[in-house]
Amino acid sequence: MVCKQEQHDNRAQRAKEGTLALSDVEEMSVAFKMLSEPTRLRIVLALMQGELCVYHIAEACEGTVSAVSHQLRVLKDNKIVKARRYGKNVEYSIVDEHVRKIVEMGIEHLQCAEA
Amino acid sequence: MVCKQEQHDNRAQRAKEGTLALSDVEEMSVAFKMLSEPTRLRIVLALMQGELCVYHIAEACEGTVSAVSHQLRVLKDNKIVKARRYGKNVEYSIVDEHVRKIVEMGIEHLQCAEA
DNA sequence: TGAACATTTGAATAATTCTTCAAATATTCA
DNA sequence: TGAATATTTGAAGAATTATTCAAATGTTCA
Repeated sequence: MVCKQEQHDNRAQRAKEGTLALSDVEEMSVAFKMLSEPTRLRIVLALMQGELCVYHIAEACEGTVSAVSHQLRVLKDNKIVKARRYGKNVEYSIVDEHVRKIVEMGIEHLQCAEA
Repeated sequence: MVCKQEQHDNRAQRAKEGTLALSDVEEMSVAFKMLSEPTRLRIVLALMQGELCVYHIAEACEGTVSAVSHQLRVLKDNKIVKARRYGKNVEYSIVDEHVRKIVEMGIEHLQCAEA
């Protein structure tokens, strides 16, 4: 079957050609997936204030330490946060400035949608 | 239990206070969730070229019309895209400029991560 | 009206994943 | 070394969700 709707053929052509490699799309979707779970997003939002230990992250997120730790691992595996040990504590922080900007854009989107 | 790690208390306090309302976090996470599935992200990327009908979107995304239609519904329910009928076709387009910016930021993040 | 084109829908399966709870590991310090 | 603090880990259960296939709906035009 071929779509008879020719009006947007140039656009369709461009959409087709301008497509990113599938691997790029998948990598990009992973970054968004990291921010798509409320618990993880809250973690990232908390870390936008700066480095924090697990207990304080859990407190800010109103979650259990265990659940937060599990999600921190996911975030670390996907290069969204990094960890360093500091005595008994492990301090987490955001890796990438782009993540910060994406979140800020998300906040703007929110404020826009509310209005 | 109280964390004895006092060093970052101000930061922890700020992280706690500066927290968005849970409903805001959830709304924001939904926007990211829309972009966190490769099929949906490809749809949005295709629509960044402009309005397209379902068949052309499916073609650009290399997916079945049915799967794409299902995801277009999800995207529409969550106010990421809008639809209008044009003869036999239904034309979809991106609703919000912020979504466009978030995706652009994602592309930058990608290029940065590749380097 | 009927045939062809275009899109939507529902049900079912398959897969992913978040949370909880309990136990294990790591670190400091008396 | 042993107790206290801090974090990680694994297994299990519950819930969400993406895709496929078949069928239904909507639209145009001869």
